[in-house]
Amino acid sequence: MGLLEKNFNPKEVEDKWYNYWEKNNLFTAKTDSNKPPFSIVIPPPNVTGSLHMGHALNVTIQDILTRWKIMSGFNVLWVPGTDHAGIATQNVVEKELSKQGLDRHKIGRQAFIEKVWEWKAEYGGRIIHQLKKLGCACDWSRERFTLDEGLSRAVREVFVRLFEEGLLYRDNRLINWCPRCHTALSDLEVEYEEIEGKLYFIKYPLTSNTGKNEENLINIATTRPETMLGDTAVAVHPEDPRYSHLIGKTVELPLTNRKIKIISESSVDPSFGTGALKVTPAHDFNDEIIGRLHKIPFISVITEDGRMSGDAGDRYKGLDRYECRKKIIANLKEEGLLAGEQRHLHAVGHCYRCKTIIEPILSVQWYVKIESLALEAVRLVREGNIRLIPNAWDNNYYSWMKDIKDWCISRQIWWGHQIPVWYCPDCSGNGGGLQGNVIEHIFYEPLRVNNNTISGGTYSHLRKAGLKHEDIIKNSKIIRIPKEVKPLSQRQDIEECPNCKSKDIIRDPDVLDTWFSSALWPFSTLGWPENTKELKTFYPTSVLVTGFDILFFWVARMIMMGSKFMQREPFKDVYIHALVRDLDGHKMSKSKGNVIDPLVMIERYGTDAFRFSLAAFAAQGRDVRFSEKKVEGYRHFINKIWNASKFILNYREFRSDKSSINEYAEQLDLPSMWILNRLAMTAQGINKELSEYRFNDAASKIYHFIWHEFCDWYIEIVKPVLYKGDDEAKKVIVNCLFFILDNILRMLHPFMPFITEEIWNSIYADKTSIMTSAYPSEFPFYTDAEELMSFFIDAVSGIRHIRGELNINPSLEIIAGIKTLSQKAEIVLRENISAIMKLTKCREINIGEDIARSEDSAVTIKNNMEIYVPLGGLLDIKSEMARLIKDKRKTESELSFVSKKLSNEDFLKNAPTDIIEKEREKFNILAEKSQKTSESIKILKTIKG
RNA sequence: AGGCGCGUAGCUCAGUGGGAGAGCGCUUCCUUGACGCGGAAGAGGCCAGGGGUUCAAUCCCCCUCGCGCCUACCA
Repeated sequence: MGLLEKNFNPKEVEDKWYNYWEKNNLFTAKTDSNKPPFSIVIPPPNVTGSLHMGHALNVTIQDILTRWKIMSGFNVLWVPGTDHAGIATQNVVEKELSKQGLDRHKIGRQAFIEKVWEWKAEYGGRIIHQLKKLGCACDWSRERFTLDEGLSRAVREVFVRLFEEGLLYRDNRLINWCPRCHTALSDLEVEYEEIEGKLYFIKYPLTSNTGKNEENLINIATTRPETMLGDTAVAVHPEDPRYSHLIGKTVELPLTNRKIKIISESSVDPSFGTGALKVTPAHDFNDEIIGRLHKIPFISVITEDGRMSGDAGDRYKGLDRYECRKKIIANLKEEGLLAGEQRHLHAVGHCYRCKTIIEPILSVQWYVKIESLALEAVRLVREGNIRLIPNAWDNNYYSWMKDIKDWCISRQIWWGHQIPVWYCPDCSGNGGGLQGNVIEHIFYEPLRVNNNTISGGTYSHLRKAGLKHEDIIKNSKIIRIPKEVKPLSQRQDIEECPNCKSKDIIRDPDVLDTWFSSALWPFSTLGWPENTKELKTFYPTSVLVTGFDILFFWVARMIMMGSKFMQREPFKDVYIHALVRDLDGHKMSKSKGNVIDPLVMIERYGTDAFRFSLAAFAAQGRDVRFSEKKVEGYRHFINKIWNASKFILNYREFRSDKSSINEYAEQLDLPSMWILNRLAMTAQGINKELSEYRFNDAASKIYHFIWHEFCDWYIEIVKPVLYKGDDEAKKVIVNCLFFILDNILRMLHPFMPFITEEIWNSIYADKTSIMTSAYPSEFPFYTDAEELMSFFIDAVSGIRHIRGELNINPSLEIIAGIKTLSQKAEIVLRENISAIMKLTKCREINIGEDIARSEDSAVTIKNNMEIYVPLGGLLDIKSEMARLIKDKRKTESELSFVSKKLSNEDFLKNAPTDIIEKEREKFNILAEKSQKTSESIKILKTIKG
């Protein structure tokens, strides 16, 4: 390593050092260390994804913590990994297939899953590569994937145990269904969005009378007319005077020949719509509740494809739900049963992955009984085992956990952990098989068998038609197993029914919600269910760093699963950082086109500048509005560090071998003691801020120390010694400079890993990484230096102030005087007189109690010091004033002439535009000049006074 | 509707029960031997508005206005 290059070139050093750290195992945690453990598990990014700003902020924070703790003497493990992201990944691959005119059903489950794995092999490394670009000190030897073998074992173990404990069940109830993704979604996976729809008013004729006049109709409002085909009641409020007398009577459901009852239901809001509610228990969550309460029939009229079912009637069967809506409206109009329509704003649920409008449909799904788990999860936070930071999230957390519903965990997709449950169609024994003729309800929709398209039917129907068991299973598009069929949950795959030994068993085709495996992440990545050393050493993890958007999706569920299966909280702290938004405060999204790519920032400004910006942005409790300007600013900071280091390294020959200043302690001058005290304060401050997750404060402290204290003051002060001092004096200063620089690099390393390593290696030839050095924490304070140095600094600023205000040419050496009554101040000033003179370009400074000052001196008072600069010879105030006043008069008269011209309408109308433009410019220039001369006169006046 | 947060310099934002801050931008000056991605000196703010608590409020409490987010509902 030699002296530093002229400019810092991030691209040249970043990969070099990252490879070096990796090769030397500096990120690798030990399981046999006697250092205290510190561990973080990364929120696993989607394996098919690429790095966005949110990730960048998220992992930068984790990396700062990781490197800080490594250097602070901890045995640190940061577990990296990726998430299989069920629906999202499946959608990506399905899109690829559709480009080739294929879909997953055409190629079959096995082939499709192989395709996804191929996709993963090709693109799954991208996000990992990007994490490395950011400098993440992850332990790559422990990288995990939510679908890898070990994690799959953990998932299965958890599922089977929950099953055995009765915390899992299947139920046929209304769920959020995405007709495009063709799967159930949990409540959290539905996004509500305000949409302008229509409210239709439909007339339902009463059947008790024969005529169809107005009194014999009930007007009903709906936004989804197509669901009326599944209506099984009309509900009214029991005390609604308009309708209460009709309770118990029946109406004829238009467009069908069904008759339905009018029921009394207090949850109906008489003030909405017409006050009468059509009840569609199979397609609306509220209606489902009413339906169960009143034990009215459930009629499913919309299928999983989003089309109308056979129960919708022959007229509508097979129509798309929105086609059907149009047709229904048309038909109602024809029959004179449409009373009207109006525009209506309402929130409609959309699939969070593909934005398709979800459809509530009846379906058999797996659920986790959540109540007992949630209670425990609340307790862990309430009793302080887990801290949410900032704790403003506590209330959100509690209220969500209080109203939490059972978690629907089955998804009708193929990419994910297939549910480890089998059903036996042949078995009539106890404990696992079918009872009676339930088998008739297992419904299949085979697509093709031996290249013949076969229509669907029940299992036994197809068997009778001569199909083989495995062909049915392999080729079916939809397999629905009624909830009456007993499931058999197994730790190992089975080939035959344990009860009747039949080989014709069916595995549950569904896979688990992707968040199910994520929920186990803190312990599954450490080797659970094996009792590994990693688990023993690193569980519970120290801190989880995450955005609030997945607080409930993920964090809450990790807490539940961690406490259930590890009997302990999965992490002690949860640091919840902000969302990265664009400059206008909008969420960054591809569709809005306001996305800033972290890799572009890295390309333009270097990783260190980008990381430091993120840290500086990360104030608690507020969203980040990302601005490129700020990154640019911190690139300047990097340049500053680089140049200061370069400067100091020029004097390396005067550095003693030890990087300690102890041997010079006796010879330190005031500025050196002062800067050492500031270093001590900064180091102490940064450790405190980091331990409280105040990254922005830590960043600004170190920024201020390096730039405005070390560079602006200390280096400037010691320059004369370096240029002209004797070797002995140089030695003291140079060792102090190196000592500070050494500590600056170490303090800065967690924020800026690359540049610090580069400079570090230019200082020290022994090729040890800065990562193996200790993080600065405790230093001796030179508290007295603060007060003494303030005289120095204020004297310099005072003289500079006068020079600046009076515009005294910087090349001009002046005389100044400082009058002070403080003996301390006087001593400080006298001892540092040459440095002060150098910094203020004075050829003489008189110090003392009784300094005479001439009449024309400019004066300023700071820190009980009267600082003055005699102006004799520098400025002739009288003639200067006269000149300025003359100047002012002239300017003002010109100005008034021009402004008259510019307010003359004839001139404005008739003159060529370029002439007018010129006059305007002239006006601006004159106005500015006038302003300036006025100000100068003002300053001169104050000096005289 | 309920809850949470925000409103501080032209812009983006820190911050604190007692003196109003940073970065960028702006003005003036400076080719001083680390750095013009620099240095020095400045201008600019009833800390959203109103009320209260206090010796003292930008900060604590209440209300109003404006903005954002979350949760729930919407036939």
